[in-house]
Amino acid sequence: MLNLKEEIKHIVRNILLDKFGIEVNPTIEVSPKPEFGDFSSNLSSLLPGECKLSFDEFANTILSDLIERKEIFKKVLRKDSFINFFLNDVFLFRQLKDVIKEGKKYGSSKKGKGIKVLVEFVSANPTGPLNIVSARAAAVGDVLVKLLNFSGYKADAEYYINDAGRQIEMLGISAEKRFEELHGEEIEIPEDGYKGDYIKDCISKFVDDEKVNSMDEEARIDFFKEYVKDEIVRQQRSSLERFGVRFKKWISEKAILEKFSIQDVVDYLRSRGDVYEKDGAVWFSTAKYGDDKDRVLIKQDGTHTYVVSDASYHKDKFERGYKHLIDVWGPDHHGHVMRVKAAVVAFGNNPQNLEIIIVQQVVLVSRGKKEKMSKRAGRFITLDSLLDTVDRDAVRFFFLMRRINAHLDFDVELAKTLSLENPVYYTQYCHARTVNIFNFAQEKRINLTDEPNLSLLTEPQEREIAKFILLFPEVVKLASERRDVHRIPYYLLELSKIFHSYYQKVRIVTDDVPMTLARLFLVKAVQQVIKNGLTLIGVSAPEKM
RNA sequence: GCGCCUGUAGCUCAAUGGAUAGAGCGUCGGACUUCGAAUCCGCAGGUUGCGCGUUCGAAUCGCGCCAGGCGCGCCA
Repeated sequence: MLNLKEEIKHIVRNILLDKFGIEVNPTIEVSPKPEFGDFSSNLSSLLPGECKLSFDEFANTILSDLIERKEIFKKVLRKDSFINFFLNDVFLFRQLKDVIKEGKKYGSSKKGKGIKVLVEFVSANPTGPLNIVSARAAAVGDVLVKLLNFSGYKADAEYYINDAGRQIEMLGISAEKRFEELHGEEIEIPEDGYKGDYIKDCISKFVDDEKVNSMDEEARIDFFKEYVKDEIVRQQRSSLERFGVRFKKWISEKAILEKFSIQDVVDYLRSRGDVYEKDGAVWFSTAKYGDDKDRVLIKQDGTHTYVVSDASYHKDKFERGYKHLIDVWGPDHHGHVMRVKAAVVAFGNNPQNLEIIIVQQVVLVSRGKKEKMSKRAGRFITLDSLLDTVDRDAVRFFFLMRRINAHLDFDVELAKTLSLENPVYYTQYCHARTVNIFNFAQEKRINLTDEPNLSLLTEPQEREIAKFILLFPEVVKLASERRDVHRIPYYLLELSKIFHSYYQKVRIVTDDVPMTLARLFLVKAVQQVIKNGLTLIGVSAPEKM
């Protein structure tokens, strides 16, 4: 039994099936208050429409059966339209042994049945350093992968490099301008060029390079766009690794375009009747798949649009055996959802297997004023500079605490205080504290045993902690199913809170050895769950702070 | 104008359609001769943007407003 709520649900469902021959999916929830027991269920949600019994008779029938389950329930009461379940203490504490036995697997499940999932995230254009918007996406994507794997899926992280198209061309031109500038010329970077200083730093080593200097301008642009792009990708990768985010694969748009010829893609779509020509361009009828208008595949000038690469890329993902795709995008791309789905359908895949998660934006706030970040203008906070001032664990925790679709105001001043006031330390301290307790116990020559007398744990807080520990699998389940990464940090903070409070009130290591052993066992379980939770969100669990 | 997201305590944010909407920070007041005070205990703080509806029950679902953000390119 690893998920209490699921277990109670199972019991209630079986009773309903036995007594009334009906299938229902009971809603079981954690009771909001102690007097309502540990869990509760609403009778109205159980009562089937066709049931002939009165509400009271129905309730009493269920209750009488539940009360029989004394090995699990201490009490089962009805209060208005709620059933309140009070768990048997012996049963409750005994579950802790399974927690310890499961160890770092506690909270995991096999729900995903090994289904292959691809999570693509960040995928920022290789035209500049990663900013804090990407940092948020990186934290979220990374944790989604971890959550899915913990839940029995086989999830991989992937980064798509947009290394084809006009933006790279502009990058080359911007670099060339900087090159001229380094030679003392007056320059002006084009309106849609990249103005950040990072480009200058990147190419400064070529100022006296004979080969580069002997090239004509066009050749130099070609050289720089490749060189700078590769250099930026390298920097992005190292920033992400510094942030603790690793990708299974960095896949290049150019490679995708080589694998699937543009002509083949267009021809295939044409054969389905999804392509037409208008105004000298080739169009894809995405509107008939739900897009608000059709999209251009091949422009008047004969070059392709990103719609072609996006279509090919998603086709490729499915062809590599992934059954479910998750794309993590910024809000500025939400308008692309339907066109990519259209492509997925056109290539014979189920659009439901493409899930697009929009991580809401990070708005820069400076002295109370909102400021739009712009990579072209060179106005943004980079991930690297953030990591220079704030501990990586604190950054991750900060971004993960928010609901994915909540907007986030990022105050420049906040970054400085983040390292001091971040709630992550509250949880990490809780972990360090448990470690310290074991160190102290060891000095007193008391070591954890497998079979402590857990019936000695009679403090209300001990019961509260045990129960909360047992909720962890359900929290993981919700976080992973609903892509609610923030549930993990919130859970950890709550567990830390009740543990800190308990620690303050109750002394763990005393001369009473049996009691000490029982309490150490509880502490061990707390430590394990905190560690598992922190690991899930990619935050360290320090033994000392 | 159309589409997506958001609106909850002074601030930053939680809340599986359920019971009296909760935390943290901040303010104020307390607690270390005992396992680490990066901790704990207490006080105060609300018409969940507004209205109507669905429901036994709405912060949550639907519709209409209001406010903010982001999109609406033969750029990505």
